[in-house]
Amino acid sequence: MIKPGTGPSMRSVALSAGVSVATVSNVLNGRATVGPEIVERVQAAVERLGYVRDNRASRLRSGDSRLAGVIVPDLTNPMFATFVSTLEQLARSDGYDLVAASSRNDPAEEAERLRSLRAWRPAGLIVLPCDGALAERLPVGLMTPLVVADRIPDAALNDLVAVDNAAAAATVVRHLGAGGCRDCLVVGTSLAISNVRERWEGAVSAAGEMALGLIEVGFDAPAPEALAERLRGAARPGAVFCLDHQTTLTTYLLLEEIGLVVGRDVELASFDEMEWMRLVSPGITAVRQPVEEMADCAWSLLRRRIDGDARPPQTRRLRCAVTFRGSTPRYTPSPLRGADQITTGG
Amino acid sequence: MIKPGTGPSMRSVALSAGVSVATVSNVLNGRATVGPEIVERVQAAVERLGYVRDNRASRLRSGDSRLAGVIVPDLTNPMFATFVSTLEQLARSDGYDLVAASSRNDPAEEAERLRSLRAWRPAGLIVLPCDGALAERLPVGLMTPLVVADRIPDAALNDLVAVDNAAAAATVVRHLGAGGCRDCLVVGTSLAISNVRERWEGAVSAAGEMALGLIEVGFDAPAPEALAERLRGAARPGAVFCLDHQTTLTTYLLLEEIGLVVGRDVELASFDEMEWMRLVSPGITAVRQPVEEMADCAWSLLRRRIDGDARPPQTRRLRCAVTFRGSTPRYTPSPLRGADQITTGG
DNA sequence: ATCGGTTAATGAAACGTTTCACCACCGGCT
DNA sequence: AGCCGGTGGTGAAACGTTTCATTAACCGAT
Repeated sequence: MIKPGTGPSMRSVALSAGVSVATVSNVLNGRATVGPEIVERVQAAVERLGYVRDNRASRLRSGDSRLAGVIVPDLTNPMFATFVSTLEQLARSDGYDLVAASSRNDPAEEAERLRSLRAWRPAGLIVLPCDGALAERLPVGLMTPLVVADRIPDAALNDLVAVDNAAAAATVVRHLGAGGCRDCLVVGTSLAISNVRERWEGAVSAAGEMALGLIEVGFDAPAPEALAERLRGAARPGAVFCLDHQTTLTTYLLLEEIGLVVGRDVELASFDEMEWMRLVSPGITAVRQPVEEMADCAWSLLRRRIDGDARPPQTRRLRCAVTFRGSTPRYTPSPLRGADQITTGG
Repeated sequence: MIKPGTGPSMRSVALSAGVSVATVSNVLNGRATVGPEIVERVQAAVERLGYVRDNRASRLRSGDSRLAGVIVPDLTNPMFATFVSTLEQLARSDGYDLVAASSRNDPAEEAERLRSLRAWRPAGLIVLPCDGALAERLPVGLMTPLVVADRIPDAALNDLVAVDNAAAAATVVRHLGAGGCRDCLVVGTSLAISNVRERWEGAVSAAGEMALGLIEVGFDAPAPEALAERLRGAARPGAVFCLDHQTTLTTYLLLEEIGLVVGRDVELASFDEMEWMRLVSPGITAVRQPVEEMADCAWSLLRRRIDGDARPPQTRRLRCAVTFRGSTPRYTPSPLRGADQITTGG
């Protein structure tokens, strides 16, 4: 068991350098009022003892926390991993430590993480909520600045960063329609997720003459029977538009199992691009979300709040890019792999 | 700016409940010496004020840290993301907070992260080093238990968890050989990475009659000319064995660009499996590393150290599984997609 | 020599907890 | 009545910092 009092403290350093504790503190914090010879003595002592300041005491005494927290629904999701990674880099370059937690898509866990993060008194929090009811789970008197990202809570009283879901979904559907598709099946996890809802609404808004169907497959189901039946039946849709990458994968495997050829028997488009979508052939038409930009935006909003900005909550919508590939062949000028055309949605 | 003294403290709770600070502490820590009626009063006050204990003070006073740190080379790598995610779950279920940091494959950043983590006085650290020289970067008198995972430092004086690289690589090469392959090109980032070195050595040990070539492509190069030349030339190898997923991707795209058909013109195998490898056709034969098991193992080793185990450092090698797919067709009993055969390497 | 003014260093209080020694009380025993 | 042990509660010290008021030293000007 590592004993509590283990390791060198400022006292040891002070003793070893023959100065007072206050002076050591001044040196460590780069205050100007210390003579150069003393600075050197202190630094030598620090080096010699391998001293590292104890943040618990430091941050406790000076209310300045220099710690930020982020909660994502799932760290394994490459999109969220990229978000956290980008955020960490930004935070560090501003001198903040970042502690990341995963809610595993469980509201209860999210609330728990929120609580345990708060115990460290972070200067700010960034939350990617796992459902719309985040507001209910927020501690009553949360004094910490909070930025909500990716998914929009039902009651929004905080800064918000999200992607322009509706516009991007509309772009996809419009192009499907322009190519002559008359019947598109939209597949999403659940309309309870704001992203899914907005994407669906965006699709509807751009449907025009096209008949749009919707299937909610939930979260953990491998390939729900409802979807399989719809694809196997005679009334098979001309296109399937999946509203997140997990759903796209499920659908892709299901199509293969049924024996339908993507891009020929049925068109396929995905919201949320993954690496494999450009590797399979034909490639899958997909909406790429600007994750790094989102992290960037979230961090700068948070920084502003930490620095005392008291303006009313802001909402930022970021534009997505759509990449058309062979899975929606009728609208692809060049059906060749690697010759992707990028269209900005919105 | 959020003021230091903001928010309710134990004092406020004590005041509000009409008891002493010590009693509040006792209630919060579930000590038995408090009467039921008082417990209720305190809990009511906590609820009413929305009080959350300040970990900085709490952990400072009681030397008990209940915080663990993990440093990975790259959070965006799904393997490391899974590692962190698994670890977080384990840590939390043991009552530990986990703070994760990424070294972005940069030794300097790794050292920096190590330092800033140490400032929080974690009870233990898990490091996936970005190169073999970790030992040089470790603080001199590091009192914190440390478990090194995935990559093996040159000088190993800590608990170690890694994958049985050599055995798995040997399994792959043996099967290539058994299928009649006479000439295999091995592609890796750099032999400076212990994993890559071990995999190469494993391949060599199982080569037998087979001629083995090696190309080191480095880390950020898209598709180095040396590799392209080797594949384009007349002396093109019968198989390419890539030692990590990034390299596999590079090679896969390069092969496609050159116009070689994987599984027919050239066989392809990968160490480190990614989702897309089972989605493309033909599927890519790949070694799957037991990431969750590795995290599990690392955590239990760390827990043991935290709890005072003083036995000499242990090394744990975990077995990988190899999945043969269409990219190495000659050894695949059933060349059909979805009919993967799993062989345990080692 | 004395005085103000600046500079360099320090002592001690405070941050919000935990912990330990201590106290007040009570009921049961001789 | 006096004593004893147990129960339930508290005051105050301590954890390792930061910070502020204070002191000590020195310099140039009177």
